[in-house]
Amino acid sequence: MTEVAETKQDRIARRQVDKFDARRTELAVATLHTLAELGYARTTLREIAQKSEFSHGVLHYYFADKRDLLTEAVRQYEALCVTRYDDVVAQAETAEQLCREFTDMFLATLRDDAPLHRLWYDLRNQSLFDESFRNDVLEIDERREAMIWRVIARYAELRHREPAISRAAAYAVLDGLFQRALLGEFAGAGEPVRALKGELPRVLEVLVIGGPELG
Amino acid sequence: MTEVAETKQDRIARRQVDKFDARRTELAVATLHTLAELGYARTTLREIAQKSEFSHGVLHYYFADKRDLLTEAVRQYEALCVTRYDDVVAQAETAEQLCREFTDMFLATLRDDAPLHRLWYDLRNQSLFDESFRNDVLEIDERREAMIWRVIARYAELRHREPAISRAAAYAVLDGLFQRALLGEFAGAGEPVRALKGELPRVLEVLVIGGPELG
DNA sequence: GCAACTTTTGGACGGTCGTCAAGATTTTAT
DNA sequence: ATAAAATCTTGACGACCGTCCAAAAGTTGC
Repeated sequence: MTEVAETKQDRIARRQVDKFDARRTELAVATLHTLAELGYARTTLREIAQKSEFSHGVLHYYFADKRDLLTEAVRQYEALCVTRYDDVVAQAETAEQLCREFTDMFLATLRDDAPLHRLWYDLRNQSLFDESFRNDVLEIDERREAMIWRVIARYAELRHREPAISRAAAYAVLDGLFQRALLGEFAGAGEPVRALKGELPRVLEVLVIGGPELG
Repeated sequence: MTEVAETKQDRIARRQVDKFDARRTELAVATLHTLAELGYARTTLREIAQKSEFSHGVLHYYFADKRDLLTEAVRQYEALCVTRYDDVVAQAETAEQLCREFTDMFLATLRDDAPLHRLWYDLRNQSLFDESFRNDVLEIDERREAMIWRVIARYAELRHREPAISRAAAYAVLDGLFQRALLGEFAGAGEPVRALKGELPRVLEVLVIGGPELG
């Protein structure tokens, strides 16, 4: 009897926990949108609540404080953005195809998700001042690095080469190019983005051409 | 007589202007230090004043508002940081020497001026959200790009090659590497910096080896 | 040395922030 | 149907923000 009662209570408890988590996620997503629009410095709890369907007080029902909420929002970002090129890698059968589709995806996300990306760079930079985000940021950065490396490694494989630089450096290089194009995008200059389109294939080539040739 | 009187008045006026400008600069430098320490989001006028020898009220005597002050601080950053490698370029006589000294300088400023650099990236990112900084940021970025290009172009010249990628891309690549190492620096991991030391020469090589060889 | 002007101080203002808690409302278990 | 529990709203709080201003302090021209 006690067993039955316990499992029933467990079910109730689990359902409540699930509902609680679902709302937490919902609010974290609203936070993410607010951050992407306003940036870290100008994001306030009232502004976040206005982007959700609740009042500002509810945020302290689901989150301990602002930092807790923002941290959860960062984790939501991670869930969204660290597997973007996996399909491209999985389906490419030639180096040219991989290069072309990677470039297309690169520029598409630059165009379509620009606010989200500027948020990411904002938060990554915040972690240089505020260490409370740092662990989450480092974890996301590591997953982004892995994502980029899957592209580079596969590209090198298809070209029967080995990459010319390390995994960390390859990520840093492509991230730098991305960030620069993002600045150009927001500055309203279309040129940097178009220039990048022409240049990305060459960068990919350079990243493997400098490496040792394989049989 | 009116002429003499005018020139005297002019001299007085000029002296006052000079003094006014000197104090503006002094306060802008204090602002820069505050920004480097706290980041954009947490920098307040009272905090800035505390870093200077004046009270917070004086800031509105020399600057129209906070934005005006921060903009001036950004310009101070520019005056500091866009000619860092020029000596290295001017004095290098071989590719190996240029590569070595550039790498050393790169890592030295990464270590010594880390707070200033995290500020730069913070402000550049702010310009993605707030367009009032954007023009100054773009101008500084352009000068940084030119600074990096002087290094790359000279290096290619010493190796009798042409760079494999464009000026904009070369800057983006090296800036990405720098930014990544900066994150590693603040995260307390010494490895990324040491890894960069080993990898920078290879990156430089790749940036010219992919390009056409010259007679 | 005095009057006119510049510079600096420090407090007051209206506003917004994160946080909190009391009470209203909704959902749930029985 | 109803009591209990979970969820949400609303308004208040102390703190801190950028800004402004009256008056003190310092400087300059004559």
